[in-house]
This record gives sequence, structure tokens and C-alpha cells, in this order.
Amino acid sequence: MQLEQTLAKYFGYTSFRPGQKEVIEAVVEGKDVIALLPTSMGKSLCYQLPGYLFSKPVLIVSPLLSLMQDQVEQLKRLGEKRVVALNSFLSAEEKRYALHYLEQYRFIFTSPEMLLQQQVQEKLSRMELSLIVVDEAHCISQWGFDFRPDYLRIGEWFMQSQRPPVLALSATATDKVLTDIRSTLSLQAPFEFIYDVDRPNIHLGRVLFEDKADKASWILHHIQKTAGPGILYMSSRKRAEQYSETFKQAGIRAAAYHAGFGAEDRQFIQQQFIDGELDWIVATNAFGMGINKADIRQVIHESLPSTVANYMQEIGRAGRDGKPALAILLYSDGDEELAKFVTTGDLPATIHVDRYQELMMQNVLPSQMLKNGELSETAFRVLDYWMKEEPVEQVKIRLNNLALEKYQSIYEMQKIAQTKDCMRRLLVGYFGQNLRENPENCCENCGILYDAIIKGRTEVNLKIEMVSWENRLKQLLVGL
DNA sequence: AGCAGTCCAGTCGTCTGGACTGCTGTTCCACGAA
Repeated sequence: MQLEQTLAKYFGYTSFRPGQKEVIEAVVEGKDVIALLPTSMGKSLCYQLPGYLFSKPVLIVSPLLSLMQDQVEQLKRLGEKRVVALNSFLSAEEKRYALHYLEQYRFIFTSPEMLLQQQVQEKLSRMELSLIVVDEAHCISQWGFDFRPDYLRIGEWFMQSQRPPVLALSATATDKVLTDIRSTLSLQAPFEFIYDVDRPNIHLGRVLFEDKADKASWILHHIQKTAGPGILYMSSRKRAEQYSETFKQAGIRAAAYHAGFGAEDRQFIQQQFIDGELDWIVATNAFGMGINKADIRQVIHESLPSTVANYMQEIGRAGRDGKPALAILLYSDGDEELAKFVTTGDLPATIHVDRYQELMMQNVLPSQMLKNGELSETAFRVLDYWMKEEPVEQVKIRLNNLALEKYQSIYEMQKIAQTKDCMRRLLVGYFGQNLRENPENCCENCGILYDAIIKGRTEVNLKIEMVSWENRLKQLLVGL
């Protein structure tokens, strides 16, 4: 009964959600664990509760600064003071202080990059941890190989013999992602809790187009006609802004979101969307991780996602309240070309490998390439990582294979877009699972009535305006 | 790869079409310039 008591004492709940107890028990027993739970299932409790049973700190590796801040604030609201986010938001002085007293915190959040810094490593090697958590662990696979190589290097650190148990958390993972997680983190016979990936309340629509212009007019018509809140995913920042502008002119409460905006703007837009002041976010794949909005009714993909895993993550943001939601994939022949360009365009090329080698021979720092603008910061970081890991010829093969894997992933996504069979069955199959039954309005090929799932725009908007007016009035009265 | 926008020649149309150009995602951290 100890777990239930701790749950009630620190979190105020009387019972666990599906999966939480099994995962927590395994963590408490000291096993390595992989837990795949849908976001609404309370993943963070899986390390927060054990944090109160252990006497030593829990270290959480998190992919985004905003995610760390959210978790820290959430814990502080629950009354926890011994929590810190060790990241670049800290001044030099604050960082020195946090490092000095690190063993006194109960929860330590950090990024892979910060984790690998020498001073952080030195401190951690001198202290004991009760648990290491890798939050959003699919990032290892999604980002480690060609974007944030430090995600692969956290594995080197995990190989030390005297390490505490590791808990890898994610919402979804394909077989490949699971394999990458196991091997990168050197997990020892992990206990794996894998929840059904299928989300029967998300109905899978798809519309095929002959022509790009048809697609654009379909989108505008659809968004004018149906109710949000919704996310429209695009694969270009510029086009996201153009669409958002068109929507606004048509009287739709929309905003664009991509990594080109500053952190403050992004935070503001995200908050407006969560508060119901915006109906549509027109975004690149920058939008999504850590968004806690339960009532998203639609997720539309204007362009082809680059992997099935990404598609699943993105549509999974809809309908977290369990009510019907619609995911619509828009596809026209040739959409895969843009996806190919976007995913492989920034990979270092063979000439960069040779150039790196040449500079090394001349005793010139390879970072000279970056200063000369010969390749992007991302491409250089990836090249630099692999050149230090493997012989030159191997790096060339590696980079070539990375591009081929990207093409393969896009092809798999394309198959979902083009299939004449059940989209859900195919989708769930990529995650190594079998679909038990097809829900009503399952997918485009099984038959789907859009009107039965989403409401028209006007009926919902009137209601939202009433509610937001009531809220404003309440705020005013409370303010007095 | 492929689309959208711009430029310019041809020839005298306020236009047409071909050539050309630019653009195409995701994060963290640190350092240096202003």
C-alpha cells in the first residue's frame, strides 16, 4: 500500500492511471525500464513518485528548455522546493551554486548537452543518484544521429558500471526507436511497459489531390467550415506564415509557429492557443512537444511527415480528452520530394568529410569550415561527432546510409498516404502492434463521416465567445 | 526536386514566355559583437 499512500500524500490522487503502477513498481525495484505511455497518461508521475521514496536525487534528461521549466514549475506548485533545472537559463553564478549543492536537490533536470559538460560530469561522478530518467526518449533516435549527437553520447556516460537504474519515457516508439533506446542507453534487460499506440478516438482522414492549388483551396474551405482547435502542420516556415495570414484575413483566429520566432513569441502563441484564444496554429514540426492541451479536435498535415513515428506523435496531440478528433493527411504526388529535401538537405556531404580530413592533416581546426560558411552549424556538429567516432571511410558510409534511411522512412509514410487498405491497421503495424478492432469512422478507406466527428465552425465559436466572456468577467470580479 | 516569384528580351501588346533565382525542420550552448 506504500505507493498509494505516497500518491495521496504528495500528489493528492487516490488511484493510478493505467500503466503507472507497473512502471513505478519496476523503477522502485531498481530495474531499467522503458515506458511508452500516451501523454495524457501522466508519464511524469512515473519518476516523480519514486523521487519521494528514494533518498538520493533523481536526474531527468529532457530535450527542451521549455519542457524543463514546465516540469520544474509543476513540481514547485506541488510544494517541492528541492528541484532545479541545470541549463543555460542559469547565470554563471547560479550554475556554480546549483552544481555545488547538487546532491541536496530531489529532482535535477538537465539537457544532454549540459549533462556532457566536464564540470557537470565531474560533479555527478562524485555523487550518488537514485534514478536517471530520459524523458521523451524517442529523441535519441529522432535527433541523435543527425541533429543533436550529444543524445548518442549520453549513452557513453550510461555505460559506467556503477550507474543507477534508468527509466526511458516516451509516448510512442517504433521497433527501430526502441532498439536505438535500448542500445544507446545500454539498458540491462529492461522491463518494458508498452501501452497500445492506437488511439481509437482519433479518426484518420486523408484527401488526395492532383494539384497543389486544389490543396490550398481545400484547406481554406475546410478551416472556414469546421471548428478547431486545430493544428495545421506544414514543412516550410514561410508557407506556415502565408497560410496563417490567409486565415486571419478570412476571419479565423490563427497564428503561425516555427523555430524562426523568438522564445517569447513562441511562448505567447502557445499560451494563447492553450487558453482558447486561437483556433488554429499553422506550424512546422517545431510545435508540439510538451503542449498540454486536451481538446485539440483536428490535426491536418499539409505536407508529408518525414517518418511514421513523427506522424504518430503529431496526430497524437489531438483528442487527449478522449472525445472524437480528426487527423487529416493531405497528399499529392511528389509531396515526398520536399520531405526528402528537408530531411537530407542539411546532412554533411562526402566533400565535407574530405575537407575535414584535409584540415586535420594541415593541423588546422576543422571548425574553420564553419567559420568559412562551408556548411551549417548543424551539419558541422554532426560531421564533427562522427569524425571523432569512426574512420573516414566509415563516416562516408554512415552519412550515405543516414540519407537512405531518411528516404526509406519517407517511403513508409508515403505508403500510409497512398494505401487503399485500413490506414489504422497499417499505422499501428509500424509500432509492432496488431489492431484489435476497427472503431467506427476508423479511417478514410474504412469509411469516415467527417460531420459526425467535428462540428461546424459557427456553432462552436459562439459557445467559446460566451465562455471566454464569462471567464473575463470572473477574472475582473476576482481582481476586485 | 519543384514551386513561386522576378527579370528581361522581343518588339512596341502595357503583354508573353523563357531564363534565372531563391527557398525548402527540428535544439542546446557558448562566444563575440554592439
